[in-house]
Amino acid sequence: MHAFDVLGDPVRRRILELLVDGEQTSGSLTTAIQAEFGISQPAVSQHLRVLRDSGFASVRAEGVRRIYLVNPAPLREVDVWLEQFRHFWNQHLDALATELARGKRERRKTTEEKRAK
Amino acid sequence: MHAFDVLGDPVRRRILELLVDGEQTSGSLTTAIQAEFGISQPAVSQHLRVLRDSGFASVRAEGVRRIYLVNPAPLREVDVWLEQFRHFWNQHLDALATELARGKRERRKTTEEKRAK
DNA sequence: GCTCTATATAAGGATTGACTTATATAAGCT
DNA sequence: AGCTTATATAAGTCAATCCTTATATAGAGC
Repeated sequence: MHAFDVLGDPVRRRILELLVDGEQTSGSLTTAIQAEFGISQPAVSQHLRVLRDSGFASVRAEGVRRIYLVNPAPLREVDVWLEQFRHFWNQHLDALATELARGKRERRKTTEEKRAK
Repeated sequence: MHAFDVLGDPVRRRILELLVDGEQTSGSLTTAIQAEFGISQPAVSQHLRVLRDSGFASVRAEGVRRIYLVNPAPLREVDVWLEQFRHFWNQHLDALATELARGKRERRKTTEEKRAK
């Protein structure tokens, strides 16, 4: 399953958001998701499985509890894919950057001219 | 359709990638996608519709041609959503930043102590 | 006006995905 | 050992998604 397919589901996105604040047990995630989405425990468990299988989350056992945490690698991949589009909304900044660079060159040139006089 | 659902499809992602280099007609996009994915013209047209409807692409008519271009707004939304996770892979940089700040404070303190002697 | 080309829409079928209920597994407690 | 709690898996259903073929729309050129 591709990273974007995993993120295509609102429940899975929400689980990841919940995990931003730190690791959580399957149980507490399930409680939160059930409250928000009204789905069953197995439904949540299946989403957790997808997150595990796709590498978005890691698990650790502690007694009978399963403790989930974010695994950032696939999210980073998504971030990398977005990179190619970022200039669309960084245009101003890009322009500003080149403008500043040009300005610096200009100023340097002017200074040199003054010195030459 | 949520932004992530739109990006869940590999054909649609590819179309957006093709549009990064600038606007293109429906026809040239169709040719490229057909070569890569082996799907029919209507299939590509339907993906273009999804991209239009979800705001990822805009269209302009030029005679019988339809010229598509990227509309960055929804991609930016995705970027914003990712923001909350970015500290996971910027940890080093974050740490470096705070470390540098701490170092600066330390150095200033040391300098003051030296001066006091 | 007819025909060709570029593109979109309609209708239908197959696959996939996200639920449900029922059940399995295994740790903890008495 | 038996019961309870935490979590996962199994099996089945329903709806959504993506494709196909067939067809509609409309500009261009003869």
